[in-house]
Amino acid sequence: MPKNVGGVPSVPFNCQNCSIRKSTICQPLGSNQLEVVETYKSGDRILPAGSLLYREGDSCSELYNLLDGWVALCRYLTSGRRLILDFVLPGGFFGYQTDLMGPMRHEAKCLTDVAVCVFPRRPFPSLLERHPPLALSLIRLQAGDKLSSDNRLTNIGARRARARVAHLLLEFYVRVHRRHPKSGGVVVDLPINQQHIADALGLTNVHVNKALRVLREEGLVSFKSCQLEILDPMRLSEIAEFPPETVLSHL
Amino acid sequence: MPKNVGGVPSVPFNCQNCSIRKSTICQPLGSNQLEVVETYKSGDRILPAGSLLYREGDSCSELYNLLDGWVALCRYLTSGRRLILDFVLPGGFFGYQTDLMGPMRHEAKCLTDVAVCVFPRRPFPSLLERHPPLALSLIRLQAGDKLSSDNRLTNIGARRARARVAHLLLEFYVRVHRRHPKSGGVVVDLPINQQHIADALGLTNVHVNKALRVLREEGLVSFKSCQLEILDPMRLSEIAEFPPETVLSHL
DNA sequence: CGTATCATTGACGTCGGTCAATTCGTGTGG
DNA sequence: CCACACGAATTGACCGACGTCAATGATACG
Repeated sequence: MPKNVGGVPSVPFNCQNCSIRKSTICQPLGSNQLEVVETYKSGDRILPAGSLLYREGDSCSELYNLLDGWVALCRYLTSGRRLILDFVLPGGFFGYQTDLMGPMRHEAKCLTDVAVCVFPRRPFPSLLERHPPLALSLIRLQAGDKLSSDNRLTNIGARRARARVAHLLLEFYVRVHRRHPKSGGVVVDLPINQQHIADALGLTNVHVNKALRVLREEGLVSFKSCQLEILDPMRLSEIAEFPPETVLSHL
Repeated sequence: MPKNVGGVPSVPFNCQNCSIRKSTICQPLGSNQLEVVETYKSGDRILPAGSLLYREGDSCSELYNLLDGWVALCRYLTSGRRLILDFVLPGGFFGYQTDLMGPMRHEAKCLTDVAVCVFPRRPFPSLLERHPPLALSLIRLQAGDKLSSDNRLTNIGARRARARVAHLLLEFYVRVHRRHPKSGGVVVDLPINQQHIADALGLTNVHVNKALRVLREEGLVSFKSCQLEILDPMRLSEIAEFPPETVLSHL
């Protein structure tokens, strides 16, 4: 089981000192407007690593802001294969889908101990309608999710294994680093194993292992026991066709 | 070049008699509220098959409602490979992205002669902010796009060629049929060729051809000169792991 | 120390890609 | 009406990437 990253999840006493205020849907609200969401929200919750927030097919009455920890959104096919649609990091907003009150189209699984801020689902549209800045904020979040969906689709659909793995690891590096600009290292902790990488990329754990070995022997990147180390950012972003300036701005 | 489907594109004289009013972002507006978008919109436009509305990297000052025809949203990698992110059918709203005024992250190519309703990009957020129902409508559209993104990701990431092709063809069948509930046939016209299927599925045209032959010889589905025919809906939805009730409701 | 989980490696098979030749379909010009 | 051109579809031969299966290590944990 992957280790937790960053210690025990912390739950804010209130929205004022919420650590993710500026990166999630609440972003447009000023300090004096936080009661808008504070009265809607149903509370915070802490879950252990490995637990599920909802399953595919469940009807789920909540929406989630991830306060701390990592969550994987995934699906299971009849073949038994698992596909990881997305990894949610702190600040991520998830659970929203077209058929708002219908069965969930994917599962949400905690990769670490997790803290979430919970909204009730049913009154959510009226919250958005009464507070246009929140609606615009959700639109922005959705557009961002769509972009990363497109990027993942591009990755799986058009690159081969070595480049696919390289691309995903670079994405992890940038996403984690964006949240910890101070820690200047090229090493970051990821609460995942090779099976997660495989399921996110449409590969097998065995082939991911072999691709990782090649990347390591080439001196490009290493991923061992939940530690990701970027060894040669420039060449790595080259073979991954990952925009180099995006990587450089995080070194 | 694939033929046009459904004849010459038609441009409505105004929003009142717009054929896609109820399926696009304007959906929540009653007949007496249409001036809200009518004053914003910059006009309609007709383009020939093969032309581009925008390229990847372009800065584009517009947003589009597809009135008539088919559009493909795609990307090109340095390897020369093309990936089709999505097919837009009449009623689709496209061009919106995270970085609203930044460079486009994909290209929009007309698969047929096309008619679009054009909105200016810059004032769009203020339109949304002043008319919450429009914002909610966009949120709904985005969530629907995200679902089909997830489905496509699942298809490419977790199924093999034969099932992938079957799944995409079923999706086309349902999407086209949804717009023409009257025409009861199992035959629909698609303005695409085998290369498009390949680029949408992360396969090669050669392999798509072979997968199509197998599907045809199995009596499941046939796709020839832009004509798609569903031969055995039940078995087809089975091997594609496509929800059978979705198909049945369109037979 | 026994168990469970994950990582690693090798042998082997298959799916899908590459390359190239041929056919087919459609439109064009003589 | 036929000849030709052009692109798309089709097919076969061959190969490489990736999957499958299974054995072995490594590490953590009770």
